[in-house]
Amino acid sequence: MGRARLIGGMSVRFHFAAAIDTALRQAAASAGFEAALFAPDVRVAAAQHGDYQANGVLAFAKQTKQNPRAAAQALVAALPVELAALAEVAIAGPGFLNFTLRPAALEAWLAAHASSASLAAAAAAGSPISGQTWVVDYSSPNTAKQMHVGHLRSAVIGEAVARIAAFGGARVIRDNHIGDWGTSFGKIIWAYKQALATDRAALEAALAATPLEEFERLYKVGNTAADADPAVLEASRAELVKLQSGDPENTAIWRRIGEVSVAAFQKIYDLLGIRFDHTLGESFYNDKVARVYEELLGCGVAEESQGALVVFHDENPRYSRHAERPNPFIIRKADGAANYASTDLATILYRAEHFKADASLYVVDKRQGDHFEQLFLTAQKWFEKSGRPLMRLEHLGFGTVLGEDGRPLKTRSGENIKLKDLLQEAVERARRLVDEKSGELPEAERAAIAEVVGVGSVQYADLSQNRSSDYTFSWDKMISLEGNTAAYLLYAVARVRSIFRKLGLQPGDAASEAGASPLETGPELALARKLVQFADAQSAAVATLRPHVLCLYLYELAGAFSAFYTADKVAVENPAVRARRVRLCARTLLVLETGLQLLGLRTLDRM
RNA sequence: GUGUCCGUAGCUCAGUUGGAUAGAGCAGCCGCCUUCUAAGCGGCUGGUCGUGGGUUCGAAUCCCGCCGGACACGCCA
Repeated sequence: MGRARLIGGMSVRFHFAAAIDTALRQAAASAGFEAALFAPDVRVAAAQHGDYQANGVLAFAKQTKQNPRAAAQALVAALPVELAALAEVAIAGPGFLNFTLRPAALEAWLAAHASSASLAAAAAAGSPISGQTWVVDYSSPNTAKQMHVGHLRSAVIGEAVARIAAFGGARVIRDNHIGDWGTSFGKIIWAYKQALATDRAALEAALAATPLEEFERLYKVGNTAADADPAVLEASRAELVKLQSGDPENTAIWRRIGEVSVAAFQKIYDLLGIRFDHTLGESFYNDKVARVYEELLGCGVAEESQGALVVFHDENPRYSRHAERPNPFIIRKADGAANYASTDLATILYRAEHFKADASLYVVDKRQGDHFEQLFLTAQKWFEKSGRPLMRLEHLGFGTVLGEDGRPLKTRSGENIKLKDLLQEAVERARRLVDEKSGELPEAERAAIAEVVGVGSVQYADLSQNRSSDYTFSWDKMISLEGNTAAYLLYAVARVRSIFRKLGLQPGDAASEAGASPLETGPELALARKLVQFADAQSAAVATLRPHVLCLYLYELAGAFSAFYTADKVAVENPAVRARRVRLCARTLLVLETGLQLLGLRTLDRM
């Protein structure tokens, strides 16, 4: 916490809240407060109260039956002198402590954190997850199916969480746990062979042109036929058995399905800035589930019930064998086949043994909450009985994407909206706006801007809302490009870049900031205050794994910049005033671009 | 039946390990471009925080009841 960096003999904090926390704990110790009863409770304050407030004195005074104002006075009197250089301290109301950062402290921060490397190093240094290995499990589509709008959130939120964790100093492993195994492949293979026998040329042509769409079509053909005709169902099962026993022809077909699916997914991932380290799907764990059954039976966690292998959690009324409607965790089906639970357990073991993971995060629809609760309970007992340390397991659930009618988002004909089509429409809508607003730019640049704005708007619309709530998808809200939207942030970035272009300066160039005079105007100070709060937003994002806290911060930062931009001109004659404003602009650009990158968005020079 | 989540301004949402006068955006109204990008800025209007109790210095936040809504619950993922 509060690792200091020495600049010209002065210690410059990255995270002022952490520095205040440390100072308050020191003061509490020297004032004789019992450490166990006093937690500073430092938080970002509403602007009228300063930069930070500490509310911990109230709780402390309540517990120890003291007068809170007297306790606050004792604490303030004991504060280390270094803090007085950092912030002005005031006692307010019943015993709140308000801290207003001194302009010199703001300026020192701006001078010290001039590069993305500096920000990243400072963030990692103060981070509780620094050095840990985190597996982030996200996207996870099924092969032989196109990704639809339901797959958007996992991909976008997962990528942002991965980037936020990495910036917080974790070694992040991105794992795409694709659904590439299961009964549906028997049906696809059956339909594939039918098509092959009927018209080989047409099949190959379709597979060459739009391979994933063709396999998706074949699955529907097989599924429909199997529903209608028991003989087809039987034939599909036979194909599945052949696949599972390693038949070369069926294995080759299955491999091809996987390859074309992953290739199609990657096109979407490229737009969204996603690149996985591993794509270890369900099939990967196929030969690893037997060990799970053996171990769980061996340590008495699992038992047989109605022919299936199950785990009850009797301490939890809902998963207890005594529940009115028992809901055991089925880890092997009665027919002996593996299911979602089997492979998820094998996956946890693999991540523990192979990756030595300290955490495994599942960015999955919140409706699967029961599954993960049972999975984690099971893993906990299993690892405890087998003497293994258990990693942090967390289900980062997200809500459903709803249409403006409040129902899950569908096309007019009631089908799922393809993610590819959604992104394409976003780019088209953005293009119309770019043509309207910036028609003077060259055609190729307008197309590039439209892609960044369109795709970024979709990502940002998703990320800016608390991930666990359902969210209402609205083209108008998203593409109107006003308010808390990607376009507003990208526009702020483009305006800063434009200033540097006009001045012929490179952002962050020390010479351009030399001789800066002290911050003076209200908008300058407000912008500087918002800039140093990057540390708060970043640490809150790591602590909560909720990207929307970062979005909200970036939006406020862009707002502070826009107000500054309107009020205070950078390109002024006075070199000292110009230098301090150039520095503010450079840091605004740095923080906005760093933040947008953490969210997985690209930025623009012009728009 | 059991359980999870939700209900905040006309709309979409922040804010919930209890803190100060509940905040934004959109929509509506009024202003601001001969000056670094107006996809911008400033201002105004708008809320019994579903409802009734309780806990306490203090409740949108915690507890209980009720109303309304979403979702999940043996061999799908």
